[in-house]
Amino acid sequence: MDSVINLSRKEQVIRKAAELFREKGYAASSMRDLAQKLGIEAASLYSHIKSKEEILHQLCFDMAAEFRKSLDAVEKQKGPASEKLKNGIIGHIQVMAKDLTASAVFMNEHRHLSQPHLRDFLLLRINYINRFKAIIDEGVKNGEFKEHIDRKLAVMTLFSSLNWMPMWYDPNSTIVPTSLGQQLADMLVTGLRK
Amino acid sequence: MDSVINLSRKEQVIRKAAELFREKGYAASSMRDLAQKLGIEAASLYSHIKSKEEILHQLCFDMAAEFRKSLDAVEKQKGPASEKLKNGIIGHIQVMAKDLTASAVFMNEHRHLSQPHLRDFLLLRINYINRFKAIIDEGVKNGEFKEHIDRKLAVMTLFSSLNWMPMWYDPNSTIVPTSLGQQLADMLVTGLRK
DNA sequence: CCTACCGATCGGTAGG
DNA sequence: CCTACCGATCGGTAGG
Repeated sequence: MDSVINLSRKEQVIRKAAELFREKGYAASSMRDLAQKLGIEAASLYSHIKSKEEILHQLCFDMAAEFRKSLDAVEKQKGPASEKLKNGIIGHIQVMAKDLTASAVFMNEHRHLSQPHLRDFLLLRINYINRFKAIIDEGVKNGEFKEHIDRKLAVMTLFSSLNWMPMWYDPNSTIVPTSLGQQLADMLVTGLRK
Repeated sequence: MDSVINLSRKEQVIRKAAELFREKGYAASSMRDLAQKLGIEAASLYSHIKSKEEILHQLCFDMAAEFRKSLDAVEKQKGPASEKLKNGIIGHIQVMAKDLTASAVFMNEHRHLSQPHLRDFLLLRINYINRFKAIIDEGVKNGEFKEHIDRKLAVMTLFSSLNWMPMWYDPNSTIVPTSLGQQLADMLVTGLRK
């Protein structure tokens, strides 16, 4: 049973596509480029996938589902908001670290989804962001966080920092994803100042 | 003299192109799209610009020059590193706020520059980042900042937060750019925690 | 700034 | 998974 250790051909196509989309961007990536990476003809791609956009759709929505699962687990926890926020950040980083390529595509290329998929995607994203916002609100209410902070600014700063991680994190680095998440959380919660 | 209050036709072309590139991305924006926005034929664009890439080049390098100028001024200041960092952040935000559209293109589309322009661009960017890194180093050395922070992580978190601002900042918002810069600096320097 | 047009490349299909 | 091919669109040029 090769399927236990090997990716299905469709999964191989999608993985190679993710690499290509990350490097050149979705719009600048042609199906002929992708076919070449796989050593086949462009027309042959269509026995595995229905369209170029199907690949993008799968990449974006699979990542979204992973993020959601991670946050589900965090929300079940008891404890201070700062701890929940920290674990939310660590979870987000871990999900990204599991597939940096797909994460980069998720972040940079989702806008090339056509309607109604784009709308669905943005709804998922706003929902995820709002769940983090609720954690921050909780921390402000119970006195853990500064009460004068702008919530929108806080949550956007948070996501900016998290979402750019695939752009600079070196997977061969000695710093493991959990520790990276810890440090990022620490930086955002307690800042640079001593 | 209309030229005092009006943009040159070339500048108009570049501004409209920036809007288009921001909305659809560089690769997905056609010269015919751009011509339509300007109410002319696609071929007519070439009496104002040499190529599609020339537009991208100008947008990216003009923004880079603005960022550099802003940081030049900050580096001349005396005072604690935390103050310099804060002013560097405020300056960066102000430069972006002056042209959110060009800022978004600068951030998201520069990778479509061809060589050797891409290389030159990335060199400018790494230089700018390193100058911020030096300010953080100074603050760590003189005891203003935590000594255990990972410098790369700190500076990347900083730039992630700054560079995503054009994605969510509403120019019609009541919060002015200087105040936005202040709040962002405060969040990064002192964190969320009370 | 326009008309007319170029060669190249695009995503995708038919039929095997 | 291939050959053969489609109509559409691309950035850009010639010549006015």
